[in-house]
Amino acid sequence: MSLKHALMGFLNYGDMTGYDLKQCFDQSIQHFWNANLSQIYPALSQLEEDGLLTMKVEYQEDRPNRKVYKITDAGREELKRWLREPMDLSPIRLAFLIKVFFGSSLGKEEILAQLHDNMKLHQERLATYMGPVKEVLQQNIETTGLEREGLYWGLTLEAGIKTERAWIEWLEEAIKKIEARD
Amino acid sequence: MSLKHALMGFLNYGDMTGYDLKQCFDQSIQHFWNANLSQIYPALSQLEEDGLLTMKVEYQEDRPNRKVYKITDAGREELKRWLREPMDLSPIRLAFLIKVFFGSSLGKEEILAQLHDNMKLHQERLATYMGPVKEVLQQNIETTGLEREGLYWGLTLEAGIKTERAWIEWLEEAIKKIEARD
DNA sequence: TAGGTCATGTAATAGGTTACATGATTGC
DNA sequence: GCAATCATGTAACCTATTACATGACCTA
Repeated sequence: MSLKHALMGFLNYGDMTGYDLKQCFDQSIQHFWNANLSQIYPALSQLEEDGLLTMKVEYQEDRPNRKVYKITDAGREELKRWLREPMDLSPIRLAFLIKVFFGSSLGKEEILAQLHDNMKLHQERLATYMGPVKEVLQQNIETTGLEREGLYWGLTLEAGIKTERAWIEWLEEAIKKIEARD
Repeated sequence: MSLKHALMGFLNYGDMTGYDLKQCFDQSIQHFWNANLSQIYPALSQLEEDGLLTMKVEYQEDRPNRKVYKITDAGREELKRWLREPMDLSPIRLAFLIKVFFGSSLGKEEILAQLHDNMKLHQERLATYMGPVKEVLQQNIETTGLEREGLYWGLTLEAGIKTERAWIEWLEEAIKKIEARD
């Protein structure tokens, strides 16, 4: 499961709680992966059972106790094994393209409205990638001093930017074609 | 559920069995959506229960009986309602980018190997889109004579081609950056 | 004779989302 | 007074994948 390896990846940077890890997800990889706390907590328990993590409870008075997880040598080995392992392409499942495929069931203007809506969403996403997401990334590099790591973090953001631009280009062309031919 | 609406979309072209629909999926939309027979059959039963489809059994002697489904007026209405309905962007979940993000846990050459592997897969996928997938699409337009529909079918393929090209470009740039900076 | 096509399904498993549950502190 | 932050989880539900089950006919 990729989720477990992502958790180990972050714990390889330092010890953390499930709550902290959720914030890592939201800050660093939300542009290509998301996870809920209700998924993270059981995943951490299982990783501990499997000996890939250890856990220590930090007692707190005015706040709930923290369960701080640490990656083990076995965990580091498993992470590396997974990173090296060959991998298939992720299956594609784009409900929006179902709408486009059956677009002819609707009138021209109605389909164009859908494409314009979708364009707006992609433009907004692109804007957050090039704005706040990029800024948070660069701040993370500065505060942690992890420059080598930062190269790879940046590559994932560039992938997001490149694919968003491709979607916007496709939408522009699709709108023109429909206006001309339908 | 998108699956149900895709099934209704195809049944809007003509009456079919679950088995036929699976072939429609594989022939026409496999570049952005996939479905198993074990998903299709229960989905069809439910759509029938909901009054969006009707079913007639065609008895056959030497082959298993066929359950032929037909879309109802209510089904057509529901399809159009869904097509018009505003829609969020699909969540992105790219396990490969988790590997890139934590790439620094590996040596430079090992990450480069992953990127080259991934490049090969994307190039192969692009080749099938521009070759057999495009040919099947054009043949479908010719044999059915559905030219207006064909415009929209083609747009979905162009989306696939555009995004595959974006991935390949990104991989080329990523490989260069890693070779230069890591 | 082994695998592919036609044709239907069920059951088990995995992965993810949403809702529910608790409870103190801090800021608007 | 109300929402957000910190911090943990469980349970129900939805969707998709994989394995299992049947069975005849046709082709290599």
